[in-house]
Amino acid sequence: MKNRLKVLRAERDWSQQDLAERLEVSRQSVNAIETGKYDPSLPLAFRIAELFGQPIEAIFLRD
Amino acid sequence: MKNRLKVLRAERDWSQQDLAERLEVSRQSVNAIETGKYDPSLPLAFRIAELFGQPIEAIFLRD
DNA sequence: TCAATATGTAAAGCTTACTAGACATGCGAA
DNA sequence: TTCGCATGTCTAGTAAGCTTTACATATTGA
Repeated sequence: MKNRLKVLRAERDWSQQDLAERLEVSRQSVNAIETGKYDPSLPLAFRIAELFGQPIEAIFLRD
Repeated sequence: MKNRLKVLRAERDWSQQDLAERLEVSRQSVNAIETGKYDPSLPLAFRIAELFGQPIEAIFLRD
């Protein structure tokens, strides 16, 4: 799965650390998801979607 | 997270086994997700949403 | 130039998602 | 009654998500 986290973060001028704090996960998790090391769990995907005010499908894309 | 799998399955008259085969997961996984033992991974949630033709948010609900 | 911030990465460890195999129960059909 | 199917559950194992700690590099600002 691909995702638009980096762009969404850039639009808000948030660092990975900023995003991690808002999501209540580690910075390494944000980095790993962004760099495609692994996919977030479903609960985390919901938190991400809620934070950015978009449907999960608009942020995460099947590849 | 709660989910509407049981209802969606019932609407189509599918057994847990039927659903498992269409999702290419084990029957135990379908059962565990339905009975709330754990949440599906994000990729599996996407497959479920695609199979039922609904957004993830319409099938899985935060509790 | 030095310090702080941002990003990427790695190891070790814990928790969660998923598997196969097995067993129990209930139920409708032959 | 007996058979087969559907569901729930359990165990043991593997894989994936996530944490903390740590280190390396690049960039920016005082």
